[in-house]
Amino acid sequence: MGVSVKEVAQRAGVSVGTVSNVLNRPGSVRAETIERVQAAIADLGYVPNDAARQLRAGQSTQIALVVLDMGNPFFTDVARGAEEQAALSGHTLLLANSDESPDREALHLDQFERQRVAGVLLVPTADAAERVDRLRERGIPVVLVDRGASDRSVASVAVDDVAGGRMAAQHLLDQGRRTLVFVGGPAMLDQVRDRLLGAQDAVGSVPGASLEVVPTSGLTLDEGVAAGERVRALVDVGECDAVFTGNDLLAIGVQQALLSGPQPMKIPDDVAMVGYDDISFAAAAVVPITSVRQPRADMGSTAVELLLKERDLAPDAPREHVVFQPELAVRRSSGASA
Amino acid sequence: MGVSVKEVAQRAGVSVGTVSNVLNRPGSVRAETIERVQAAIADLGYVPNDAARQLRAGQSTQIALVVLDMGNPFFTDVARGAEEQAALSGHTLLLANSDESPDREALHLDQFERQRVAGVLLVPTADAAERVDRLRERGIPVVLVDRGASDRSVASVAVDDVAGGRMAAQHLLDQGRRTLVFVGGPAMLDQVRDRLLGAQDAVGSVPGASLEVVPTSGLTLDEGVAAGERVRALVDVGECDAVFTGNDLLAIGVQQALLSGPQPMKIPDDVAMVGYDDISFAAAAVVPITSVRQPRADMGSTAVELLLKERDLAPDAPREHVVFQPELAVRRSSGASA
DNA sequence: CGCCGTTGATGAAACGATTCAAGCAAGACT
DNA sequence: AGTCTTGCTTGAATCGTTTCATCAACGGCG
Repeated sequence: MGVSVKEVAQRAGVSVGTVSNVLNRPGSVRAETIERVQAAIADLGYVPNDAARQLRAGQSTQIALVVLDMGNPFFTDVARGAEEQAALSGHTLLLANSDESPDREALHLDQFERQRVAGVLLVPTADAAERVDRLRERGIPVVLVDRGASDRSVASVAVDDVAGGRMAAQHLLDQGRRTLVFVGGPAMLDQVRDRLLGAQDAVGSVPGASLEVVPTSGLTLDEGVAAGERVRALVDVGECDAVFTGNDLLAIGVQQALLSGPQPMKIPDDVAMVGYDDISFAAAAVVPITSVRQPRADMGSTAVELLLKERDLAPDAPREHVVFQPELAVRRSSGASA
Repeated sequence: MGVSVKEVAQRAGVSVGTVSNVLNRPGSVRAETIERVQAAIADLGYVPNDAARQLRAGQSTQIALVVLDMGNPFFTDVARGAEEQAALSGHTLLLANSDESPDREALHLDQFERQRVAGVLLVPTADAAERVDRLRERGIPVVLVDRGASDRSVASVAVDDVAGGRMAAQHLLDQGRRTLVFVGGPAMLDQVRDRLLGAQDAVGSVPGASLEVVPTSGLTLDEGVAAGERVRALVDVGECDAVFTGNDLLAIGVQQALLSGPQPMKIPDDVAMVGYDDISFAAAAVVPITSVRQPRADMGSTAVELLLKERDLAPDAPREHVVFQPELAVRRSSGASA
């Protein structure tokens, strides 16, 4: 049904090998022949069949990226960075969404294994270690993104969340705040834990400062609104003058809860805020939110770079672990003098 | 390097044909043989090679979805619906992002053509008609999503945006508002045009009601904030008591502009608002935003259904065009009692 | 006993590209 | 003139799977 090299070759009066050469090694073909072949290709509307090419090559040119939540701007930005970097080396990005479900993650990884992808960038769910090992045994390189860097045998790209948490809390302390509240959860998430750890570290080194935790069951807008009500109560009784949230979605939710109702709070006067991720919604909030920024696109592109390096690395060679340092985007919500 | 059927066959003491039968037609293989083959597969860790399977089959089992903006929750929800539906028939969803660029779109479509995907769901950029025809000539079915339904020869899934616009404006008129403002743009977008058309229709049939347009150059948060300033000016001089925006990102931006500054407006008292898309951020805004809801996931799954039907349809047979009716999610911003 | 139908297994052909050893023609060199 | 290069081109082998015509074995039946 489809047009194949054979027909192109026939039409151009050359052999199939020559057609292939025109496509892949034009340097070794006479100019006049190239033209003739190109003409035949155009006439017949020939489109190479990737499956055949891939079968022969033993590997596809696709790089897979599995994220936890496609709706989160953080991941879409990582994907953007990865896609651009992949394109530079002629690779294509395959995007998949695990929705935080290990089952869906496994489904996708199996699929990628069958497809013989060139590599997998994985933002792993709770325990993906087993599956990762399997992929690597099969010769498919893996780079962990944003999480699970605890396994030193797998290359990874991450952000120093402890530093980020410390940075956020320190900033609030610098503004003279002393009764801090951390909003976030679930505690099993590495990110949440690390950010909280960093914040506790900063608070611990300032006498008289305290840090209370308002746990949430997820990093979503709705959870933020719910948590906001509890924060409001704490502020009312003088037990909170600053909030640090596990991510920006939570921060936006908290802010909306604080600004709503009959007695809206004053931000940052009554309570200062710092979020995490620096998504565009944070900057455009009613009171623009100070946030810890992660180099999202850089993470994506670096992950791809590591992946490509991985290919000519001995299986037991040490892996690279790139850790980016976050930075603080200061805005009105934290009450810092510009 | 990889384990192939041949090795599995050898290990199990059967022929390659039998291994294939175990995998694809277990009914025609003796139970004992199946067991033996399964054991060999497990022992060797055999994973089928999709490229080979695909080469033989002449077509992949992947369905591609090209969206305009991965960051927009609207599209990610469509993708989610499509993915689920695709999985039901053993297909896999391939997600691509054109970022509104015809070039990127073309790049992706070319790639899909080489991959011989089972079909393409396309949210087309300005003019993709040519490319769509090409794909269909090559035997790759296409379903247009959310746009471009004007070409009746291609199956499509869309929402009645005119009805949506009318619905939004009518709702504001029902609340007694008379000086409406439409915020949105660019006018070349079908969606924007249709929503405005519907609003004009509703306003036109109420004597004494007016509709002014505040154009924007995109449907983004930032554009919304900018437009919000202009809306504020109109409200101040009594030329606006209600706003209808082209989508929710704009609505959120407008609301933030109106609520910020030294003299925050009262919503809905000073000015009522209705948005479009009903993204989760709309419900969680400081003043929850009334919005026109589109059945996003349904659009995705229906698009896949149409695509699969497409395969056994004559090239010149009439195509299906599913048009969903939007509905209004009423919240505080529009000042409706309820 | 010979024939037949059924059940299960076989193995070669085909899918469409790439690769590579080998061939060929035309100059260049001795 | 004969030998070597150089520059193109060839065509068969190969990748891993599925398909399908063919075959072997076996039990039932006349």
